[in-house]
Amino acid sequence: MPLLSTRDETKRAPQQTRDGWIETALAVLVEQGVEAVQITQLAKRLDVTRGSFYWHFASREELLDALIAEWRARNSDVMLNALAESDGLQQGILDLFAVWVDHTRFDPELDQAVRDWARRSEPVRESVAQEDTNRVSAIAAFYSRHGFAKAEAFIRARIIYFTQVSYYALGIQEPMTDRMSYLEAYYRCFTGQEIDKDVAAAFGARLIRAEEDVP
Amino acid sequence: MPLLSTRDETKRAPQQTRDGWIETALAVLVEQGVEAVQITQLAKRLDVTRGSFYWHFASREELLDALIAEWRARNSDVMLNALAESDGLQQGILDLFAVWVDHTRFDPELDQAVRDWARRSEPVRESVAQEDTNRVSAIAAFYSRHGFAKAEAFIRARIIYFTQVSYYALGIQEPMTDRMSYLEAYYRCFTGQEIDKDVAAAFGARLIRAEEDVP
DNA sequence: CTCGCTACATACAGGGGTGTACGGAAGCAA
DNA sequence: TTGCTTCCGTACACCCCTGTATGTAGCGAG
Repeated sequence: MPLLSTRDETKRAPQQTRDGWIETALAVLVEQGVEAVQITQLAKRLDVTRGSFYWHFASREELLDALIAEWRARNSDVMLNALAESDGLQQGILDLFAVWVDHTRFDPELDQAVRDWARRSEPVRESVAQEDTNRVSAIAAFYSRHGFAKAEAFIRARIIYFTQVSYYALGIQEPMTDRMSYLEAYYRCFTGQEIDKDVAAAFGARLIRAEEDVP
Repeated sequence: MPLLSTRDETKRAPQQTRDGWIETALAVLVEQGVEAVQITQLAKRLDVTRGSFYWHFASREELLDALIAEWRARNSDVMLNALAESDGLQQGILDLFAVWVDHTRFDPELDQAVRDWARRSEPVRESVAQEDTNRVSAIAAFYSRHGFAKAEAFIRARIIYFTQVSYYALGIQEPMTDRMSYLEAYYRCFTGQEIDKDVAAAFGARLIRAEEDVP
């Protein structure tokens, strides 16, 4: 850890930083899973030898720990904030949808990759389980604030969160226009209430436009 | 494949059949994932050498193909049958719950293991995707038969199925008594209707008793 | 008793992964 | 120039897995 690094990073290409390794490791984690996060492969991808890795990291273990920390830092607060700041049931649910769809705020592929990893690693499993209960609890509290009884709020929180998780677990790929055509039905099933048609239309149009901008 | 096998299997221990390899391979698949389905490890577990394997199978590929076939044969029809035979919305939903909870009829761990596998293998992914759409379609048809509009039936089918999938994807472990205490809320959220209290109580009691019998 | 098939055991080739030890180039400092 | 530090290349030891070639024990048939 260079405390005083007067050298600017743009001078030479081959120089790798610790963050560089973590970045590409994250990419490989998402694309191919943990087993594919191999020092040899990362080195090939970075066009460096493994000697570099063992200067920045003590072992593969240390890199994997860094990946979990990075995951926490990225996907932790976004979802919870969206719920805390919302006013009104309808606006809160839509905010939640928006977060889940906007991959610049919430990275569901990274989430899924870590979830896959968790199935083969006990410590990771515990981390993910903790995150999951936190998120469900936050959604349940949101439902409670809007008049749902405690038990039903918890179940509705599970249902909406579990449905979202499965969207990625099953690898559902559908155009945003299709997805938005389901919006009214989803809202009805998730809340037992009807959504304001105008608000729904505006919301759908906004997300469809956003998807077209960033394809 | 011995067409005339007059030899009874109980005479000597080390004699392995093709099915024997498949059985333990399935066990390893569920416990540790596909990567762990290694010939060396299976041989160790069966207390035989790898020479045996390569007599029964041409390659590891052939074993993996056999595993997929076995998965199809087990988890394919159970769910769909439960829905086809049901009469009444309430009874159908409860039948579905019963199938998902009864691990002797439906093996969710195998389902989850294959699902994990599918994330790293294109052909397996396609098989699982096909199964998923089949199942959701069956549930949607069930909802439709009981008065739900087509779009809402589809979404409700997704929600109930996705919620079930996540139960295993997230590794939720809760006592049957807890699970049954959520029954009324689940039913309300999944159908928008209230469940008959007596029926719910009887259903819950039955499953709790069943779990105690087979711990 | 011997032949021949079955169902393995043994041994080897080949590849890929992790760590580690060490050597060497680039950069700054005195 | 000399020397120290930073960062990376090279080479080696070690382990584990697949596939294949070949040896071999047991058992039924003649």
